[in-house]
This record gives sequence, structure tokens and C-alpha cells, in this order.
Amino acid sequence: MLEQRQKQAKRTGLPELLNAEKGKVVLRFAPNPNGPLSFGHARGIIINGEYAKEYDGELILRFDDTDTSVKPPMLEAYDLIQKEAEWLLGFVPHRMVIASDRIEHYYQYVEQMLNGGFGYVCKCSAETFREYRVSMTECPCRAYSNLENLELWQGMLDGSFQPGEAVVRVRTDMALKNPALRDWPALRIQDTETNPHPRKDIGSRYRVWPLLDFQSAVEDHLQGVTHIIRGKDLMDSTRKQKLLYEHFGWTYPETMYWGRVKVHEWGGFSTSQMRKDIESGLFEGWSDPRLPTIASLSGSGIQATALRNFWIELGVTQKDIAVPLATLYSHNIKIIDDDAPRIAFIREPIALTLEGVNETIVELPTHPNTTGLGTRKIQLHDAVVYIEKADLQHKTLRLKEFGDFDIEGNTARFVAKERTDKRKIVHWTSKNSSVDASLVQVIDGEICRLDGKLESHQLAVNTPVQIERIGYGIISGDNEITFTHD
RNA sequence: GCUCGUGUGGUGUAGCCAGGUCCAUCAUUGCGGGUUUUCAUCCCGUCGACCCGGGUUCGAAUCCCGGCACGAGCACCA
Repeated sequence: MLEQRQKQAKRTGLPELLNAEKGKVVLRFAPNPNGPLSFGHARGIIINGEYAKEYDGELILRFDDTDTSVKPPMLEAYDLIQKEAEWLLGFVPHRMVIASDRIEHYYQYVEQMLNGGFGYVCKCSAETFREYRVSMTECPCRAYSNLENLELWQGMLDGSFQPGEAVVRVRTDMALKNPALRDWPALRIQDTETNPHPRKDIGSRYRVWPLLDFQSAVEDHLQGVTHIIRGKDLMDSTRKQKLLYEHFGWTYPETMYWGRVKVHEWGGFSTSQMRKDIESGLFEGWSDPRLPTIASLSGSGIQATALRNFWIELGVTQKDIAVPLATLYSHNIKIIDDDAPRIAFIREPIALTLEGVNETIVELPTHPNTTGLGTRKIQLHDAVVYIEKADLQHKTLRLKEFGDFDIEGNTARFVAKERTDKRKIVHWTSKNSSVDASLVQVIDGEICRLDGKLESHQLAVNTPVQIERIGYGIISGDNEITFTHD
């Protein structure tokens, strides 16, 4: 593979992984199951998943559910996330790990750390230690012997300490330039009697829980993770974990980071905040179309492939960026347009009686360019059609794929089959071939259900469609269609 | 404050490590036009950028130094 250096040629796809051998790459995506996946999570799962695919490697879906009080896990999220992950990836993650199932493993490494003297039990309060950290002072607890540490550790396990009274720290160096790395905390005590873990098997079984940096570091090693790709907010995590790896004599995986992404139209959302807002009734649920969740996006017609293309295009740069939704929409249109059946939805329908029409059925193409999608047959036995009120301002109209008509009051007099002039072309449907339905759309932060007449169809729920002269949408119920985007 | 990171058109992105072939790629958006029995799709055209200042060099978006701006971490959250 003597690839010539090509300048000015757009590199396509994701950049190459460093030190990656095809077939031996192990990546992971590790969400906190304190809610279902949101837009930002999609980046993590898609980028890691794409690399796993590209390198014939493995992707681990890991639930980092080690906090029971600040961001407590949500029981339903475990299943939801697995389904959403599969939807986003287009394949099932190769392995699944739940941190709360692995506490005993983490304990083994704590003991190893204490025995090795590179960790210690610290009885200082968080505030006291903060002062030590700022002033680069060694904490007195650093002086405990390995034996004392092991005893204190037992004390943490058996309930001799209350939450906040003792933590296990990784011994680094209080003189480290980066304050974040100084003797960082590895495990703490949680009151799991008051705040049990939501998983039945776990519940109140453990009092001592690892913190992210310890849990993640040990688990990455146990799973043989070779590459970690995550947000740059976790850069200091990498540095902390590298110090631990050095203590254990392990080799740290290759790392890559991406910057912060904001979507102009959404502003700031956090899983915890959404959870509160849903519980307080501000939103209808996790799939509320106003929320930036995967459930919301898929429910309103965004395709997984569009999301994949979108995130792959953004790549893994460390820049903090703000993207407009238009970019995602444009990807979505590319995915769906060729196969999206055209369908009529009449807003503020006005019934017109046809005059001078003999046929009882009109056949129009399901898709103007994709003839393979066949035709739609509109029944006209009652000779009544619906058009939008707004179109009534014109007294001469062309009903699309039907004919030219002159409008007088509530009658539409047939003029000609072919075009006779440049009169406006409008979409329409008939009384016989339509149903009462709603168009669900978010307007100015409100969910609007606009009643109207929807052309009868046999399309399955979740079929993306193009709503003539309105935009793209998705069949979201028997008599409901949800607007996706223009 | 300390630590770390990032600065390419309106928005993203390629190029930067290995300096010239870069009057800078591609996409998206805007604008203009074309096709079209949808205000869709598609096609064509067009506007538009290397944070600033020095330095090295025949030559700098690319290397060096210094500014500035923005962001993140410094949680017994993930």
C-alpha cells in the first residue's frame, strides 16, 4: 500500500486509528444509564462503532452505573439504550458490560493497590482535601502503612464509616502541576440503604462504589480495550488513569477526543434536567419531539443512517462547535427522498364539489422520480375533493396530476385534463380517499396537532414520507403524521 | 488562580505531523439560474476563510516564539 501523499484531496471518512491492527481493535461506549440516549451520545456510539466496523474489531457497550445518588441509574434505560444503540449502529454491540455487576472485580484491584502501596484510605473531608490539593500539601492519611490501609478498607466495606468519612485515593504526587491529578479519589461510600441501586440484584448490596476514573480504568484493562475515543472533557481522566496504569504496570489504550457540540436550535440539555422536566410534566416523555433524545429524533423521522453520516462528517476534531440542524436534515433528505412516498395532507380543508368530471378514480404517481413505487388511486365516487383553504384565494387552480379547474363558491368546474395555462398547481385529496388525521409539528417550542384530511394509505408506522408542498414527515399512527423537517 | 486543549469562508470539514504541486478541499447555508403537474428532489452557477504579531526559509495555512480569543478540567458526578 504505497499510497501517495495527496494534497487537496478530501480525506473521506474517519481518520485512521493509531496503532490499530485490523481484527484486534476493541472500543467501547460507556453511557450512564440515568436516562435513554440523547443526540450527543449518538456521537460516542457511532464513532466508536464505525471504527469497530472499519477495523473488524469489537464494540463494547458498557453501562457506567456506579452512582446511586447524584445521577442515579434509571432501570428502564438499560433496555432502551441497548435498543437505541442497535438502531444507531445498525448492528448489535459485540459485548455488554454493566459496571454494577463487576464491583467484586474492582474490589480485587483496590486490594492490590492498597497492598502495593499506591493507594490509600483517606479520612479527610472533601473540603479538607481540597485545601491540600490547592496548597500541594500531602494529606496525613498518606502515612498509613499498607496494613493499616487494608484495615481501613475493611472498615469502609463493613460499615464503620459513613458516606463522606472515608475514600480510597490513588497515590500520585501532590506536587503535580495539574491539580486535577493530585491523589485523585478512586472509590467512595454511598448510602445505598436510602438510595438503593435500581437494579434488583444490586440494590443495597454494596456500600463502597468506584468512581468513574477507577472503574473505567480497571474495566478498560479487563476488557482489553485498545482505543478510547471520547470527549475532550475527559482529557484529565486519561491523565489520571494513566497514572494508575503505571502503578499497575499496564499499558494505556490509544486515545482520541472530540470537542463540545452545541446545536443552535436546542441550547443546553442534560439527561438529569430532562428527567426532572419529564417527571414534572413539562414534556410528554423521553420521545417528546421537543427533546434532543434519540427516541425523539427517531420518532420524528430522522433516520439512523442520517445520524451516522452526520457524525462521521463532523469527525473527531477537538474543536468546540455549534452546528445547525439544517446539516442533519440535509443528510436525512439524502437518505429518504428517493424512497419516500408522496402523500397529501390538507390543512384547513375546504370541500369542493366537482362539476364536469366523469372519472371516478384518479391515479397519481407515488413518487415523481422513483416510478417503482407505483401509483396512488384516489376515489371520486362522491365527486368531492378537499383543498387547503389558503389555496382558495386563487379562482383558477390545477389539482395536481388531475386537471385544471375553475372555482366558483363550493364547486370546482372541470376545465381540462392537460394544462391550459399557468394556473397554480395545488395538492388535494378526495372525500372518498381521505381520513381525518393530525399533523404533529413543533412550532415555537409547542407541540401542535393540526387537524386535516390525510390521503388514505397503507403505509406502516415509521415510514418516512414526503408531505406534498409541506415537507418531510413520518407516519406516526393510524391517523397521524409527524412532521420531520422541510 | 492552576492545568489542559482549540483557533481555516455564515456553519462544519480537508490540508498542518513529513513547508512549495494551496491565488486552499468537500459539504451545508445564502444568492442567482435550470429541470419538474409539490413550496420537494435533482442539476448548474455564484458569494465566501488560513486569529493577530514577529521569526526561520528562496518559499509558511503548514515549522518556531510571543500575544489574543474561546472552551474544558481542578466533584466523595459520569
